[in-house]
Amino acid sequence: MYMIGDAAKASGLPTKTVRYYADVGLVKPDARSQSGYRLYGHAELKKLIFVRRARAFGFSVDECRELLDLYEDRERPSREVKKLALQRIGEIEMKMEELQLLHHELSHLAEACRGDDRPDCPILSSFADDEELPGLRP
Amino acid sequence: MYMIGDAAKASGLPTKTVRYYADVGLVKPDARSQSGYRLYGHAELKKLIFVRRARAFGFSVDECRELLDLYEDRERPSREVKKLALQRIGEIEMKMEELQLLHHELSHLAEACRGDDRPDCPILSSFADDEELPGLRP
DNA sequence: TGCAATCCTTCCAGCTACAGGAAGGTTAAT
DNA sequence: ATTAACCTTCCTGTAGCTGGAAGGATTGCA
Repeated sequence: MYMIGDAAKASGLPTKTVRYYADVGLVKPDARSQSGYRLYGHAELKKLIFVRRARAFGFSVDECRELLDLYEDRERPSREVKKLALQRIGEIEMKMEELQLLHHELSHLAEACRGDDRPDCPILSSFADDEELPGLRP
Repeated sequence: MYMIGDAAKASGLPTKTVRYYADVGLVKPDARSQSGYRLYGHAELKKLIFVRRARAFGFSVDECRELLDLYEDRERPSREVKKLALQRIGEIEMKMEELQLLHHELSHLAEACRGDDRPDCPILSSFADDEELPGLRP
């Protein structure tokens, strides 16, 4: 069993956040020690890691709750589970594309900079251009 | 020139958020109409899109401000600009890996569901396993 | 020309998801 | 036995929006 500090380190979350998740019932400790310390097992630790990732990509705490339910709710028909999971996967794939674009833009900028001390790092060209913005009222 | 509603639609941000960004000086409108309406040009629109992406991946508003400065601050030596850009690119590449992992986990779950009505969608096996968690106090 | 619908404005209150810090109990090592 | 490094609860503060009220502007249509 991990105490909260160890669970935090192992999951990559701040201790405060782990405690917060326990308070709001997102990831509850398996038990409390005699002195009241929160104790986490491996499964709960996995959940914390999962939640950290999902939160980092814009899923709300409530959405994370739903995602965790996917793992646990044996009552729910698997058709519904699958539908929810596929929805989220779709969102994640969109996020991946957006992340690619962001990466591309910043790489472009970094390449355009020569990296010496002269202050002539050019403004990314696409910034000044008008191309491919959605036309309004055609 | 776009009015705020059009700028919002074109950038994919809520109107309220565009107004908020104007208030905090992150992306200011180029001008105001006679009646006080905010007016945005193409370059500002590009910035809004850029900020939407950066925010979606966990960069704070202040970090976005810094990223936008990369495009604009001609005073700053390009070495420093490049360093900052490369740092951010490194972070983005880490985010990409995490996003891959999240995608993988959810895909795994979705595949494990047969997708019919029977409530036997299995719990992701890795969830119960102990494998590859960091050992503490060795 | 009048009127309704749909924009826009400012301002203020409330929300989510934490983060900081105080006051105090617990544990492990010296 | 005491000191450091944990842990606890509780309470306040912050970032980044979000919703709504009150009112002005613009547009399309009868």
